[in-house]
Amino acid sequence: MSAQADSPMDTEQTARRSIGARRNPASQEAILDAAQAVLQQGGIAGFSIEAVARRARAGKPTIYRWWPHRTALMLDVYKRFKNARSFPDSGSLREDMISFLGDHLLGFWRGSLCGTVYRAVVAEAQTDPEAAKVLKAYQGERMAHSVRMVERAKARGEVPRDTDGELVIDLIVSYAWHQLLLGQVDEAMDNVPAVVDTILKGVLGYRG
Amino acid sequence: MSAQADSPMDTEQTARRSIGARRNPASQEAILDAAQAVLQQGGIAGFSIEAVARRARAGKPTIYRWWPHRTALMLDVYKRFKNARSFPDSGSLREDMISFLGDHLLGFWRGSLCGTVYRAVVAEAQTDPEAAKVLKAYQGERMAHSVRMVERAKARGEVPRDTDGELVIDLIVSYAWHQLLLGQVDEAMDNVPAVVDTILKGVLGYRG
DNA sequence: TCCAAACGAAACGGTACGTTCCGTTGTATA
DNA sequence: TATACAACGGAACGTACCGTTTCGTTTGGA
Repeated sequence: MSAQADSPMDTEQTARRSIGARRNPASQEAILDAAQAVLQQGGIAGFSIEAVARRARAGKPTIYRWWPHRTALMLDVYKRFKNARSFPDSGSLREDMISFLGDHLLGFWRGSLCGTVYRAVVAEAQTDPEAAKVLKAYQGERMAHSVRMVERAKARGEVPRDTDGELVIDLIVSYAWHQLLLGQVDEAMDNVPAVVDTILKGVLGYRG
Repeated sequence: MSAQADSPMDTEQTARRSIGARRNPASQEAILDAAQAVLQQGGIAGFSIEAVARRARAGKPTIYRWWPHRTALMLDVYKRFKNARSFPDSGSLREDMISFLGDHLLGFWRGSLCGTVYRAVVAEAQTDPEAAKVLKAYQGERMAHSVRMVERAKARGEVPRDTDGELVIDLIVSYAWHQLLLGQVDEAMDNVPAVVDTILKGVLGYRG
């Protein structure tokens, strides 16, 4: 999950050739490596298909053939990182939520390239309707996953059956997004327990 | 606040001239009008300095002279709308928060151009560090304003003195942002009371 | 009177877009 | 075994926008 990024070969030295009438996995990997490296060095602003192609020693048509949008390429880079992050199941909803917000969202984004990539994807979705659709689908899929955390708590009798699990998850994810998009992920780490407790218990001492 | 946008003159017919060695207010207005119209018609994707200049019959240097970034221009368009929206003070924190989320954030963005512009600004801030600084400053200023809502509730004894007002506001704003950036403002309107109640009272029946 | 600065307009070099050709490479099918 | 097919890297295409510079014009202020 950490810096596996800078391979000894910072720029690809050997250009690939066709391996026949089928997709070349080496090219696919080289392009993803290059996209990752470009993002790491130039940030979101420096990310362009041409830059990736140059770095990967690949033809632009090869990239456009397999990734219809910039966003698709960026999301593929993102997905390389978040493989095999098992979901928290500590037996306590509060602990699960803290782990979810602190490790899976903020902690995952912090420092590493993932936060940068995700910011880029979100930004792209504001411009490109196709990217928006992709992102929304991804969010829906993640939501379906995350909401199980609350469902398990319901089964344990930790929260009532009629608890709106999606709302709970939404509040957590929203907070994480906001901090990410303002570039305050590091500072936000300190507030994780407070955020979770507020969502679970509300403003303590509130008299409505 | 609604559609004051489409003036009878959809495109400016008369080009302005210099009025001497000072800024021409007519040009300033024409450029802001054009920027608004371009955003309204082409959305974020179609927004470019060249398009604005064409529409305003203005020279690009004139735009660059007064607005250093795209973002500055977009924020100026945004600020034209949000003038004189007085802050809610209903005597009830819950009512204030509902009004804040439902009217000042989501309701303000919904339908009108403001949501589009704000999305663009946020997207720009992910790319341009200068834009990020401007947005962050704006957020800080808004936070200072909004947090008074909670301070008033403290004064009324509605919430304890040690309540973290910034966290409460942050959760509300975060939720609004998330919905805006996913293009779900309309749907989010229905959840306003539930969101506010969750933040205030937590998950009802939660046993930690 | 004359300088300074703003104006619209046009053109600049640079970058990235997304697409189209090309010749090469190798698999898979006939 | 011969051939059709598709992916590959590479180069070039026209378009769009970037941010800057240059020009002639306009007019207030020194």
